[in-house]
Amino acid sequence: MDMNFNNRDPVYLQIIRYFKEKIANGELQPGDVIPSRRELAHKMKVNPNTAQRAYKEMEQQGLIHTESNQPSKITADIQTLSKVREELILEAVDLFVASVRTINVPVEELLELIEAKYTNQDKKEV
Amino acid sequence: MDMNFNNRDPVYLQIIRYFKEKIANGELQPGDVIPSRRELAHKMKVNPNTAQRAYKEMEQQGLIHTESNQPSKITADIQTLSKVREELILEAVDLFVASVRTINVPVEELLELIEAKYTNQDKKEV
DNA sequence: TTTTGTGTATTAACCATATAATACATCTAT
DNA sequence: ATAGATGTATTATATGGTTAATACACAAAA
Repeated sequence: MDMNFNNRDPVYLQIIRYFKEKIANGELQPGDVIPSRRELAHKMKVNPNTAQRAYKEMEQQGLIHTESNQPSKITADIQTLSKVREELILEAVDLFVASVRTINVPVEELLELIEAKYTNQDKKEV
Repeated sequence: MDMNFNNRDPVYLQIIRYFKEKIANGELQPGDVIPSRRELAHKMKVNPNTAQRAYKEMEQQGLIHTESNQPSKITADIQTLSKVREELILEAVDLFVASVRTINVPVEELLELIEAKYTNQDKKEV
């Protein structure tokens, strides 16, 4: 599994982000079983403790749920899950707007650039 | 001077960003003198070496220019300066698009969100 | 010429993160 | 029952990058 981690953000946060994206786009459904800590660590070529840290935080955020020593599952709470999508989108929007606000760019120019970049699926990184 | 540094990005990068924004929006013109390392460090409440590191990298990027031990100046090369604005905008767009692409959001929704957030200057963080 | 302010360089200390090495309790198959 | 796989916890170490402390050379001004 090519995880393509970047060097600036902590790995455990990037793992959380990975799951949030899968939740947001529907790849992960409520109640779905996710890999064990050890399995994930192996697939992502990461230390098991790093996987554990990511899972622990996801548990605290209510994204996953673990019973005794059963494999963790995506929470069944649809409320929580639907918020993930909103959260990711709003975070991205906020970050973007904050970045460009200081530069005084006309809105139209921004919207055009985004639309062009976004709809041009071919330019996706391989 | 309230620099409002965040904790995740290195301070010296945030300083560079600070200057790039001033270049991009025209506050800093070609040939303008910028504060000395020590003065900047004092105003931003940062270690002089951190300021030095920022300046050193800006020098390598051709943004500023330093003669012997005179205060550094913004480069006179208009080409380089105009690229800064483009660079900042494209970086922001790329980052944003990459963030939301995995979530499958309709373009219209994105554009509306951005326009709303961007034109609503009142909601600026204080 | 002495002081002060430049830029520059070197070395050390610090810190968050990631990794490593173990250990333990519990469940589920075999 | 036994073996293997869970989740969980603790402690130590390594690492990479940032920041801190200090020193030096040079130039301008008092």
